[in-house]
Amino acid sequence: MSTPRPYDPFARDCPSRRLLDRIGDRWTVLLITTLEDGPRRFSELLRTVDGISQKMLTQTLRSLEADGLVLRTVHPEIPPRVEYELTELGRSLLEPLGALIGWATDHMGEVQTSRGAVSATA
Amino acid sequence: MSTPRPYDPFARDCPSRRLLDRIGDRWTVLLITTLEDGPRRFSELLRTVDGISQKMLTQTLRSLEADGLVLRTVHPEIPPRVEYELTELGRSLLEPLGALIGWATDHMGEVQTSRGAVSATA
DNA sequence: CAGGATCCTACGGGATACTG
DNA sequence: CAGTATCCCGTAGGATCCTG
Repeated sequence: MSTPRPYDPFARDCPSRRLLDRIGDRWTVLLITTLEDGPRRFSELLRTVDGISQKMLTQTLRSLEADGLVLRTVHPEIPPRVEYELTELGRSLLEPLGALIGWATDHMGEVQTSRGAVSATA
Repeated sequence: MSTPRPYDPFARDCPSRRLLDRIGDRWTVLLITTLEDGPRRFSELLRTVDGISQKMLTQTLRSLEADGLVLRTVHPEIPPRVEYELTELGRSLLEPLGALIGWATDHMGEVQTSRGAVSATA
């Protein structure tokens, strides 16, 4: 009412909300940064990303593929080989993501300190 | 084993993982950006952030406070007035977050197109 | 090797009622 | 007004088994 902006950044369907809902899951961001250095195979990703399950890897990759962020290439061989790599669009996301990760690296120590400080203030 | 890096960005306890786990919930990022323009009252936030429940607002604010990202100020009046504002640390997070939101604004259209294109390719 | 199909649990998160 | 306390449900996501 007092904030009748032409474009409401807090509305449920704004681009940032939709992006946040996408990268809200534990694995999307992690997978994208893992693919930063080039194509990776399925099993490779499964081993590299600490803690991801086979189900979630498949699911997240499919989702990223549908979003146009990741390209899936099937090599018709036996045994099958499937490679995943970032698309141009996917790579463009690396920059803002890098900024965020950079912040984390620089400041998560302070956050950690703050959590302890609450009870240690006295 | 084959990846004995001195600092593993994919390990579960690295700073970026911890940050991602924190902003993984639906409301943290939204609240921080909402507080960008200055102090806000509890009820104000409840009305401004589209879809947040009272429970999650309280919970998220408490969490942000513990992390040292948000400062909570209680004004001893009747009726009570409580204001929340970003700390210096919290404000420093606005930049990388802004980059991410900027990306979303610029590219979420392409993502949307991609999702539809999958079935429309033929 | 890549991944589909199932089962099952933890917990994020909403709705509601109550309090200082 | 600014919370706290409960109840309850959907679903993210892990574990496991099976297939081309």
